[in-house]
Amino acid sequence: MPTARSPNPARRSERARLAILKATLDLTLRHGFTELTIDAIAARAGVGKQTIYRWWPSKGAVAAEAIMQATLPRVRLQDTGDFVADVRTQLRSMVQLMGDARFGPRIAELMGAALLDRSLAKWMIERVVVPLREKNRQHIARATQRGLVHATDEDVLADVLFGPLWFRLLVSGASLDIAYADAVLDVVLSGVGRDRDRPPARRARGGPRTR
Amino acid sequence: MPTARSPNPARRSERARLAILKATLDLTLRHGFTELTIDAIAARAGVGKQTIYRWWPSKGAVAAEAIMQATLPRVRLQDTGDFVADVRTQLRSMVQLMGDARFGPRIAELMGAALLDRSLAKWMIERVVVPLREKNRQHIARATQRGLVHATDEDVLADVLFGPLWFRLLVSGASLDIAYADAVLDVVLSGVGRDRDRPPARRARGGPRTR
Amino acid sequence: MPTARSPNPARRSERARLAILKATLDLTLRHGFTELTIDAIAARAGVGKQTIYRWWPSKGAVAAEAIMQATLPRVRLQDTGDFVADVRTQLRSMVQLMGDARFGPRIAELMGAALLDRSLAKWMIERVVVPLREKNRQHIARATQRGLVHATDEDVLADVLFGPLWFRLLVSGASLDIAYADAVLDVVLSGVGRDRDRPPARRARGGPRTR
Amino acid sequence: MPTARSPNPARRSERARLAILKATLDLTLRHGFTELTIDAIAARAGVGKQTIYRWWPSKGAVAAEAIMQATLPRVRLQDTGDFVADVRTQLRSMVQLMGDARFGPRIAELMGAALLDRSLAKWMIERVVVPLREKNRQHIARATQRGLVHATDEDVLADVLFGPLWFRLLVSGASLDIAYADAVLDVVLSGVGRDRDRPPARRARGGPRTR
DNA sequence: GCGTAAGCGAGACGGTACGTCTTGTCTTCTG
DNA sequence: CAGAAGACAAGACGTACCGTCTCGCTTACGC
Repeated sequence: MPTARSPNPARRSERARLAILKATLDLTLRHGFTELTIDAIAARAGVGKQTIYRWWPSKGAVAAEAIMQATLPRVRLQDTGDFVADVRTQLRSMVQLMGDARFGPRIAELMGAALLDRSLAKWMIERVVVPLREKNRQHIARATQRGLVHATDEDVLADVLFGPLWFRLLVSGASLDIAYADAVLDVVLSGVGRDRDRPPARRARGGPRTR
Repeated sequence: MPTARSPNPARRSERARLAILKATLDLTLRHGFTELTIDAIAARAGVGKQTIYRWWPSKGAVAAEAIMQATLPRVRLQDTGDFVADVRTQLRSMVQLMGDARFGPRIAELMGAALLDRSLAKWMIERVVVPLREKNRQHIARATQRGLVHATDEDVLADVLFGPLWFRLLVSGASLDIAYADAVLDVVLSGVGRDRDRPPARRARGGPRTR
Repeated sequence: MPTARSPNPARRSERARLAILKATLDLTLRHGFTELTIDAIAARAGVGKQTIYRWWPSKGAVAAEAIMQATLPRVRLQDTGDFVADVRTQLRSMVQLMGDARFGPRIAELMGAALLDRSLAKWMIERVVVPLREKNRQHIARATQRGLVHATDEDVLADVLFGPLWFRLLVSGASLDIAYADAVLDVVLSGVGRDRDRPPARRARGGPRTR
Repeated sequence: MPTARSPNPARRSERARLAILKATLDLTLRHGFTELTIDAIAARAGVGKQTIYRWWPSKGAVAAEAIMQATLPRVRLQDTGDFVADVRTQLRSMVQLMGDARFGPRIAELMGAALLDRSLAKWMIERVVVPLREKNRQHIARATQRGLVHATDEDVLADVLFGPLWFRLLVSGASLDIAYADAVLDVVLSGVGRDRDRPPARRARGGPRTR
């Protein structure tokens, strides 16, 4: 059996790689992920199909890389010591990205593709989700230690913060804007239970609306 | 011009309808949604492909109907007056469904298909999401009026409650169990902000376990 | 394992069948067999590729059928009782076909394809060679019985008559015309040995074996 | 403009040349010509593909050279003065080669490849057919002059002698053995016509020319 | 109670995209 | 600096399903 030699990344053609990612981004933004085909990418990039299959396992992986490359830098992750402000910044940047008519739907489609293709999901998790999650977890852990928030399972806290955003993007389709990000943060910080003695007006702390 | 006459539901064959849903459910649970094909459904149901296309717009729609029919009754929606208990019950039932190894992945795949197929999404929203959402919204509105929770946008509250569940099912893949449902409810009721005077652990880690 | 159901010939579309053969003949005559592709046939015939694969095992088989259909009727097989005249007629008609600039090269290419594809060879032999050979063999047998020719293995006689024609078409590439057909027949009837008075064919069964 | 410089044969690596021919022969004998690929030859010979393309125009040419080199020496061409014996020797040696299960099929495949690739045919004709044919033609001419055989077009005589062998190898697939070689020679020397005493001018009997 | 229109099982059809394969060229590295 | 290694562009291959269509057959309504 001729062992399925894997290609040598050192000899990879940077020209081809860039052309493929560019073509993929263009086609995806223009026509959507579903219309995207490997043939079209190859044709537009002036590249053989094999060259795509050599370096990516599926069209989803190519699109994921292309989209991530264009969007991830726009997610603002920072750790200034002011946990609430940091989280607010991150939530706002995410909500702006997800709410962007050019990118939001593409991200949703990518998630859809990943949900239907276990190997794509794995590919995306390894390269995107894990690093991001780790960063957030540490951030939250630090905040908890310093007493900035009540102790909770960090994962639960992250889920409660980011889950609602993904819920709107993927499930309900409701609008995503900065007010929403702030509202979510507000609820998570203060809770909605009635047995509270502190002044309810805290919610106004929403910070400066940027939009 | 022969107008594209739509079929007459009165003459629809109940035998065929049931056979199709049964075959679809069997095939989906056994091999997953991605492996499912219209041809396979038709073959297993002993039905012509045209009969499927006559009554459903796509394989996603058939699968959606089959899966929903098998799972929706297991979501417990109630309005006893005790808002927190009601929500806890609903969250727990949802978490149990989503965490079920047979159904969770299928629901996720269905969502994936819907994310990639706008018309399927529409079909599912009309027949599933809207009624459910309305019920929840009214429930929350009633609770707010009665002062059971602090006033908030009902949608935000719903998102914060259910978003984390969907987040785990669709995005992070983390485990879904009753403890998680309770933890989410806990955070949402009390918040995690530090300026609190009430006793931290009060809310009892979840009340009576239902399983 | 889903047994590879074979299609039902009764439901075969005559329209598609004819369109495919016509397209194949056109393309082959115009561009040659090597340039022929299944894609091109499908496109020109207005037919799905699968429809071709459903009824023919390879492009060679389609081309064989198309070419045979156009050429076989031009081979004149007759049995008038005058063996020599019959054979001369057949040789001449074959030589005219093989020498025809439109068909000769195509026939040669088909033979080439068959030589490289055992299954195509089998397909062609079953549907063309066997029936033809049988006819010739009977013809020769009858002639031998009636004493029209000296007794010989019928196969050898057929080989000596037709072999030279195929030799020119496939191997030497030398010209094929009626004079050549007659010359071959001539040699086969009279032989070229110089001692024409010795008793017929028994001659020697081979001389010294070299191995 | 960088003229398409052709390689300098003087600097050709003999090691590479031999390795390529050896690898080709091995692979062809083991798996057949159709399975042969340039990549496989290169890999097995431990040679770059470019090195093959530099010296041969196609895989057919490499295979032709490899096969010819292994088989041609086994064809016995001699001119002892006894024309019939010489021809018999040659026919027998050819029949043994063609009938050899290792080589016969490869020779047939090579012919097939040549029939589908005009340039390969040209390459083979130049390097193999022409020299061989010339030898045979001279041989026959000499025999005719000396009256060993009745005068005939030398080409026709050669065709009648060798055509049947190629016919069996390429077309009918019937068995090739020494008895067959002798039978062919037999028929060609004596003919099969029944009136063996008629005048040699019989060629005029050609009947009405139809073209 | 009979004709007719529709739904039905079956499956061939035109078509799209897939992922693989081989070819012949181009690029990079190594002895 | 020639040769090995192998990535590259190109494009045909055969497969899998798609959604439509055309067949007879059965079913049930309406005259």
